[in-house]
Amino acid sequence: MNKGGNPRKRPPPSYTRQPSPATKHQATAPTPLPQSTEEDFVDEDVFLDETLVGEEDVESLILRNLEEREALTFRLSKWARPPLSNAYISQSRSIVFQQLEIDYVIGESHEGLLPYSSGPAAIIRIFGVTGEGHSVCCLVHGFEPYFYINCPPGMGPDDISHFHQTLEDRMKEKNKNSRVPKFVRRIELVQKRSIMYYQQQKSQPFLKIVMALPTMVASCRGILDRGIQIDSIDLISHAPEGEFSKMAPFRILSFDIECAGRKVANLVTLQGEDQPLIRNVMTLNSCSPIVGVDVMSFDTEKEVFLAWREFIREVDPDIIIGYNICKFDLPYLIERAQTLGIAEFPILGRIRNSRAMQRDYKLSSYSLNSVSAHFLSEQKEDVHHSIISDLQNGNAETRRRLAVYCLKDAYLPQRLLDKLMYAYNYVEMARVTGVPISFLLSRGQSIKVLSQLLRKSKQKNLVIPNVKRAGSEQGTYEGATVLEAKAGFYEKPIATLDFASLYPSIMMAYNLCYCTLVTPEDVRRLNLPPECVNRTPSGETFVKPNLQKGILPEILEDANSVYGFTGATVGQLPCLEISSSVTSYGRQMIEHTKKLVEDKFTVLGGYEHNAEVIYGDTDSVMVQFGVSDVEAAMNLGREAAEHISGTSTKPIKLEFEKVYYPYLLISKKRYAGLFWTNPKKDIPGAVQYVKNTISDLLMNRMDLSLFVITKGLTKTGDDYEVKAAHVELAERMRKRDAATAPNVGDRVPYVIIKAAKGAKAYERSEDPIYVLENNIPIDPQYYLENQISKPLLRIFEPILKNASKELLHGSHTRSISISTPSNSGIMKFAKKQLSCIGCKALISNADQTLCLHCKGREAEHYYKTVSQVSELEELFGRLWTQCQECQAGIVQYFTEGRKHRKIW
DNA sequence: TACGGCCCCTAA
DNA sequence: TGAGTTAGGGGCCGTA
Repeated sequence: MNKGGNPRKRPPPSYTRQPSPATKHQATAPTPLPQSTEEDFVDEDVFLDETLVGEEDVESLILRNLEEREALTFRLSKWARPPLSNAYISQSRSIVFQQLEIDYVIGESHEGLLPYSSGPAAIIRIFGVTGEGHSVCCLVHGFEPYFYINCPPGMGPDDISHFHQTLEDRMKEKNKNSRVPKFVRRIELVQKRSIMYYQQQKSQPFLKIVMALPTMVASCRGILDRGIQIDSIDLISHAPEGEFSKMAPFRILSFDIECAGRKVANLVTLQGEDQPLIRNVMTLNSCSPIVGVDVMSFDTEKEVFLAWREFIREVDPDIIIGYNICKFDLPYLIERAQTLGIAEFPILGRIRNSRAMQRDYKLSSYSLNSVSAHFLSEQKEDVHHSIISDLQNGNAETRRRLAVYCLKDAYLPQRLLDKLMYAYNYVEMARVTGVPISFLLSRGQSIKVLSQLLRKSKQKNLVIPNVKRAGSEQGTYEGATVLEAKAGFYEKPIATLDFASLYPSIMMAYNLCYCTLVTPEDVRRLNLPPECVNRTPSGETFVKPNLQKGILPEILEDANSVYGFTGATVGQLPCLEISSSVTSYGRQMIEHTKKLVEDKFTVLGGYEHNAEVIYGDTDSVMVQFGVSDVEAAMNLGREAAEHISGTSTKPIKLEFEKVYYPYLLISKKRYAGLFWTNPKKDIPGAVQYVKNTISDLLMNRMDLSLFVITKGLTKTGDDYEVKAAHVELAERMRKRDAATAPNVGDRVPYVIIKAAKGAKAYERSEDPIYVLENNIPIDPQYYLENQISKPLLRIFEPILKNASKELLHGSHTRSISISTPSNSGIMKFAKKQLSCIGCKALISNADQTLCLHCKGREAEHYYKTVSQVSELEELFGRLWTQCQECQAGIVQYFTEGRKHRKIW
């Protein structure tokens, strides 16, 4: 517990500065604390600290009406975490919590706990939640970063102390200004074995070098090792079994803002609950009540911001989610707060001096909308900014409508999280791989493999070498075999046979691992009997499990990106002997499969037809058994799969997957097929469809969005060796407006426009929005010739005679192309006239909306008009939602009269 | 016009 | 300073 006593009480304001108005203010309207609890041996004050408020900002904190402020504080206080029970406060019980995050800070070595060290030390912070919903920050002292080196032969205790002194001196030299009293804490002689290569001896001497700070090891690997023993206090890491496999009730905050409307909607859900614990919305200006929602209205934007900050502090969420919040909402809020001069706003974190959301985690932000459309059959309804302004500037009722939109959009990410069980998946993944949850979101695949490798190695007393940055000269090896594709349109069923998880199975079947690999010297020197080793098709030697069981095969039982890990020459522990052995076995398997199938399923062998493998890639083969009957093909497929599985080493298994019927094989990696449930391909219908579409294309009857090509901008303009359409466009856009131009990593949408004959494609690429705004004609011919014709012919040539003539040169291609629509038509002859809203009679007075006849029925017509507007708005909302489905939400258009407008 | 090479994307 | 892999098709530029 906090040494100050009851941690629920805010410690008295302890300003180091002179008394200021803020002191008084904060004393009269104290902000309750988030219910953070701390472990016994924690002495760091993690509470949000009032000294964050600078002198110059103090005035601004005082709201015009102190009562209002108090009312808000009272209102927010009901959302605080549950109060701590006496058992916690009296320190009489141990604290069990689920870890959510872990990091470390550099702090002062703990005198009480670590009486024999001093100076800066790494303090590990474990953030978590207890079963009752209390927030925990556990500070672990005594963590010591270390690494191993091979012990030079013949080194004794005296040599070690000498070595220690030398090392210490060198460190001091390098860090003259450091106040660290001792860099190398100690050096121990230990017995370990390297994970690299099969070794007959069980262990050999290593030196364990323990450093004062992790930065000194130049590696963060040490952080992952937990379970540090501290005098008299055990920090126990429970295996996630039984009681400890449960999920703590994390507080998940899902929020959304409607920026022009200055609204924030917040939903807080406890992990495991169906319904949000808190639903509220904070609005600028009045807002009509919403059932089941706490509506809070403020007079100034600043008050909204501060209220939201207070809310975050009070609720103390463990996880913050939202639609694109890292890229939009949070940066917007922080920037806007700066503009408004609310310096204290960005401090949303739990730890003083740490800013809100420094790490932005992405949860497939790219396609969240399509994902939510898919899984929830509803989408985020971004309200167009012009509508936002209108609704905001209306009355309490229109602002209420805006608030409802906002709430709905805040709810969506929460429901998605539930539906896809992200929380469970990430927690389970973290448990399996042994990395913090944040790593799963912010780091790559390889950290998971490395973490498991470290964990297993520790159990087995193995150490992992720190490989130097690999030179780029080595690093490639042969990959998988892709069987020659016998291109054609197959009108008999094609059976597909797949190896289930081929690469992991190979690693398990042949015990491929760092620690089972035999060096070429040892192959000669040790003269291991053939029955104890496997020689891989790529020429490497690995011992069988009876001599040494591999660690990688063990890990594979839990996770499967191990193959890529071993082949990552820029990674932490590449071992191309393993990766090339894996692919070599894979190549052997697929060739073997092809041969076996074609040898066994023959007329000579008693079957109706000779089977033919028409294609295969990496781990699959496509077989034409020659039978016309789908059922027969399936049976033969099963038979073949079983036969081949029987000849392979366990757990390698070939499975019968499916039957394609018919099947169109264009080339390697290019095929299409229909499952047997759809037995017919309507060729005349397909031809007609293609003809109609081409005609529409040439007649300009297509929506511009269908012409948008999108390519990724992978590097800056200068680094491209050749000119490419999307790169050139990005450069042109940068000249037009650097702020909105695509950056490296963005995807660049473009269309190809008409231009002088001979102009290169990269000169004709244009921003779709620019094209719409300036009525620039696109070039249908380009799309027909460069984008459509070749793939079309590849598909149709095997199934249609004279495909090119029929599809690309038929009468349907001779339609006259109409250029972009203009205002030159009949409307030029029309004249605008005012008419009565009620009866459409012409009226001459420009100030009037009703004719004399309708006068007196204003209320009726007003009501009618209002409901029409509301209907149209509703329609707009739905159109907008639908609109977002195409083009992955990049650029959308709608027409308003004849004028094109863009929405983004 | 043919062809090598860059670039992007996808299969597995 | 953090990063799974190779095979292969195809668009299109630049050059012979």
